[in-house]
Amino acid sequence: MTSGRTGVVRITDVAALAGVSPGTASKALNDTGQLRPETRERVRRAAEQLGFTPDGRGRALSSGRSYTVGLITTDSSGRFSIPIMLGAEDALSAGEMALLLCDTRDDPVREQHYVRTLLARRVDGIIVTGRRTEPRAPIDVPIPVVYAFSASTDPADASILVDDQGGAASAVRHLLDTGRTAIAHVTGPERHRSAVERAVAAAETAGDAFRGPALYGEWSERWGRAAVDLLLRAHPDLDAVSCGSDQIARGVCERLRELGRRIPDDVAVTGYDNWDVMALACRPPLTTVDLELEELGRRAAGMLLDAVGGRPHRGTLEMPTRLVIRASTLPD
Amino acid sequence: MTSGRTGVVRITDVAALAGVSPGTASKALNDTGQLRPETRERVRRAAEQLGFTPDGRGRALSSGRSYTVGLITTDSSGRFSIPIMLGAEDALSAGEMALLLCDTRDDPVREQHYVRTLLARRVDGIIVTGRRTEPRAPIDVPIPVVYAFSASTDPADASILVDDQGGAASAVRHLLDTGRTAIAHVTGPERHRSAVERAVAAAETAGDAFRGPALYGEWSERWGRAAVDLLLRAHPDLDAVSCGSDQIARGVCERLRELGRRIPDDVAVTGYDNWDVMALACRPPLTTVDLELEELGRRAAGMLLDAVGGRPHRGTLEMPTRLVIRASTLPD
DNA sequence: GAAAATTAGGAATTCGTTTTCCGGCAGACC
DNA sequence: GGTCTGCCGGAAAACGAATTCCTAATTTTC
Repeated sequence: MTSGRTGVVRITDVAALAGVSPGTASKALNDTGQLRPETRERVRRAAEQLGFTPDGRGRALSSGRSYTVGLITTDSSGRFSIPIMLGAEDALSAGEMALLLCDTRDDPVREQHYVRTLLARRVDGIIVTGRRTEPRAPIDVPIPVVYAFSASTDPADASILVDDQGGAASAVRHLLDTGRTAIAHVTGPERHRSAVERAVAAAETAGDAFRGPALYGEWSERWGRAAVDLLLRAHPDLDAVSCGSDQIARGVCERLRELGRRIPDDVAVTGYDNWDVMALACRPPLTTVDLELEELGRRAAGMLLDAVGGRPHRGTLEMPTRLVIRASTLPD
Repeated sequence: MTSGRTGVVRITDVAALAGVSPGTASKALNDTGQLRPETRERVRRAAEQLGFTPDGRGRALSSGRSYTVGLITTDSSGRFSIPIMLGAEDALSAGEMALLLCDTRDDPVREQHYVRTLLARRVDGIIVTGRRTEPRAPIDVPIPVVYAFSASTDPADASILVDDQGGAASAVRHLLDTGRTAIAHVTGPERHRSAVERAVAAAETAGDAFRGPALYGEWSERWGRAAVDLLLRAHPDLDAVSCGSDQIARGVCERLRELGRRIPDDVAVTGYDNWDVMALACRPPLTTVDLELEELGRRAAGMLLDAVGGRPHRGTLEMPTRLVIRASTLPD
């Protein structure tokens, strides 16, 4: 009840109140050792009565586990890594673990520094994430590591990714299912793996309905607007545009509106990312692919917990995306 | 050189190599105690040679300091708290401290839980931040706390805020300086303190040029668009709109464009937040107020470090904002 | 009814570092 | 030449929990 009395409660206090030795109290509270059930219960009650919470420092030192994991992100702006972070934090806090945040700002020197300090703090494991889906060099540490969003270049490492191809395919399949027959794809720079993967999957899925080639540009509304002019000139029959990002899709919608094309009656548009500020503000709201990044973060944390518990995962796992259908493809 | 040899290096190893006792080695490395400079140097070299990094757990236990601070945020989406977090993390990592992340998702039960676990981990201090500028109830802990972005309701607590009135005033002053004579203000819900503060400052600064009343609505582009119609009807002479957020400003710009008004020739528009995805994507790019949240995070961390070091701050500090001038107020 | 097996819990050790004493040694002073 | 003072550095005691023995006390077994 009363918060924060003067001296903090140690396990010896609990032990004294329960009439046992500190070692016994520890066993009772951690469900280890051989104790009579009533003794266990007595200690437990004493702990509760005193509001005892084990001191993390002592615990870490003696148990060898710090109940802490490090999260290394290269992504300062955080568009993608924030949801992953939050998901991971959520999953970890359920397991009484805490998350140490390290933002490398894409600087290898800083990364190296952080790896050292995490090791010095004896974290139980590390989650590595980044802003791009490009595989990255693994970090060399003697503790479990899970790569989230961007895989390790070592295929034996545990990596968890978004199924980009599946995501793009689902959007295009939806366009086909709703009767579209002339589908183009507009996306980001060709040097970005995610752009290429989505474009390839879109083209494959669209089959005869694909109006290629995929247009590579930048991840911006401006490019979306510009791409519309190119597309309409090349494919007068165009009735759908699948985009590599919500920003591009929003630009596409804007330009189509300016040109008097009705969405989705004349042309349907799909985005990618389900970035609410883009997808919902777009006129009309965008049908788009949700990356479920928070779930990805949760899973990454779960895999790490497994590894810490002695059941390591190996190899790459791809997480399914979720198609969110809104007015840009379906007249209401 | 070689990374991660088998056994980790302990301070006793360093001491042995340097030919001193562990206690002496500790003093040498921490610049405490009375040691001959050459002894200190010898130990230091031994530590370097062995690649020694002190074990955080032992250190925390004996020194009483964990070199860790908790960051409690109520803001899952993170629009505002992310930059603060990154700034704080940046400042802390420079001081060899690490940041434990706690996202309460605005749930008091979760918050209480996190406070307990942070206390159990013996963090040296806590930074509390949120997504709204409304003052919030303080947390009751026996360690230093700094409130960032949203103040504590207890004026004696250390809080660091954005100078919202100054920010809004700077935008309006800029409009006046560039010759505008009929300025309206469109902002978010009246129940939001930040909306009211900005509106009041805008009205005061505009003086005779103010075309009131300030329009309260929601923080959305849609509301920005709707507000334009109201404004033009009420004030045909309108030549500037100061907005409470970049989203609103973007909506305002869109609607003005649709109605054929030229920006900034006919009407100048200012935003608020400098949220790049809005401010830069807007046509034309927005003149807006940057909250300098990362700097705010850095300062919050600095204040916390001071408090941990025995020099606590008291009361509320307001950080200046920065006006970013772009094409929406200045023809190029 | 004695030996063996099982159970419950205590004492002491461990984790790795910091920190508090305390002792020795050198130079200074009377 | 003996005490006094400063300077170095060592020994040992925290710090707080977990864990490894180990010893009684019970129960089981023959």
